[in-house]
Amino acid sequence: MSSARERVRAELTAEITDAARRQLAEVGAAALSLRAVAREVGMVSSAVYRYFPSRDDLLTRLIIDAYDEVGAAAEKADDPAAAPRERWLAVCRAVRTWARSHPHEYALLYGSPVPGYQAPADTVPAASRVGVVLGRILGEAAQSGALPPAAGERDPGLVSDDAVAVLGGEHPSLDDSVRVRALFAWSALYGTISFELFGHFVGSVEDGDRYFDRVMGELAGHLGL
Amino acid sequence: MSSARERVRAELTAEITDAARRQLAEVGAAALSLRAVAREVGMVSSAVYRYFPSRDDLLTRLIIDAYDEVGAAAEKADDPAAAPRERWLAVCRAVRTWARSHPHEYALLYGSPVPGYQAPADTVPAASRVGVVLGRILGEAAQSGALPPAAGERDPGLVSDDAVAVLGGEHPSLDDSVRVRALFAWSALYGTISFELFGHFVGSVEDGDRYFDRVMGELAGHLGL
DNA sequence: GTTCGACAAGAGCGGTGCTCTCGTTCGTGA
DNA sequence: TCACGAACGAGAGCACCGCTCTTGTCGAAC
Repeated sequence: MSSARERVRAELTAEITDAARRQLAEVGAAALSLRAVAREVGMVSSAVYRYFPSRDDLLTRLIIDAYDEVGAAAEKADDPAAAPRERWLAVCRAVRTWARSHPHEYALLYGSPVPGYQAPADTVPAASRVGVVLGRILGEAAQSGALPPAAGERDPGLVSDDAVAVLGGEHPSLDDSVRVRALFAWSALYGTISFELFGHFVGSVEDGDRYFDRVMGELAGHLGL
Repeated sequence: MSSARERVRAELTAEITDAARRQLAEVGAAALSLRAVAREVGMVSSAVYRYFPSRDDLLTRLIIDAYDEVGAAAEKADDPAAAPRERWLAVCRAVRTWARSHPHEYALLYGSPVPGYQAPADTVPAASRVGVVLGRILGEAAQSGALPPAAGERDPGLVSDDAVAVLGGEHPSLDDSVRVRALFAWSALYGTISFELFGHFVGSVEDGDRYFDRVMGELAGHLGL
């Protein structure tokens, strides 16, 4: 039972988040101004507080949306029928492509945490979608025997079972050395993308596309794919 | 010929940067307020503009200092007499230790770029000190034959000679596959540290120290050390 | 038909970066 | 020696920010 009032409220909330998303893409999270958002939707600033109790809550909404976007991009790029190595590379490329076309959103998710902001628990499911995709690829590869079970030293308990439940939900029996490598691969992927996006490769890497493919290929080899 | 005026100017400039550094460590770059810095040194805000033309210039000073700090920490941790693998691990640990004890400074250097801010060329030498240390270790290992010259496919020209001049100044003849791996190792190191500092490992990694050592050890192995 | 809650608007508070002006003070060249 | 100009600190002010409080209105439920 959605009254007319509830519908117009939902509509206005969407209008606000849309304007905020546009502003985030343009000027970045640090310069995102609730007042400017209000201006764009033709409201006075205090009226926005009827819909979002604070600027941080608006930011949380954008963060969850962004996590969902990059997660969906990763899921879409994964073709379960392909070979594990190709699946891995395709997902990495998809994440990088999304990051390059949404630099401010990427920075909001994976850059410096915003000062007073503490991520609420709501963000966790959205935030782990990329990890789930990567974990599924590794898990299925492991199950089909494509992954060497213990390439490094054993070190059980380093990576929590919770993380495994995320990184390879259906295959929770991932070897602990695979767990570590999976987590490392995840952070290495984001290290590579961040360095590129944040300008630390300027003057060093000539061809970003080729470098990324090369490095992710080596990383896949390191994983055993 | 330093007049009295120049001396007191230098003194006041140092006092301002010190106060700014303290505030950066406490509240982070985004919340660093020039007015608060002015209050701390007992000035009125407009007076600070005699010493720094803008907040961004003050930030630039802090960025360079922070790069120098982490660079010095890396240099201090490197014992040229040790084995390449141990040198590598020691430098990585030193960078992580610095990052963990200076989280806001680290975020300023390697997190999201601040919105309106464009890093001036002055920051480059300071920014590359860690890279120089890592490059020297790899270069010397390569020269002594400890590094397999071409573990991956050949891909010349991927990493610029400029970067090699930084990443291994005295040994500019680094094989191109070593170049790529060195640059990857650099960004992977920062990916690992960033994920830890920015909270992406929360709930996944039980023991941060052990995980870091394990991962950096694998990375060293990947490099051929 | 009345009452009550949701709502938009406005004023206002304390904060920000930055600019301009106004006296003062200090180093230096005549 | 002394006057001049540059450097300086202080203050007011501008436009912006997040956020709160009050006020008047309008719609929906009872």
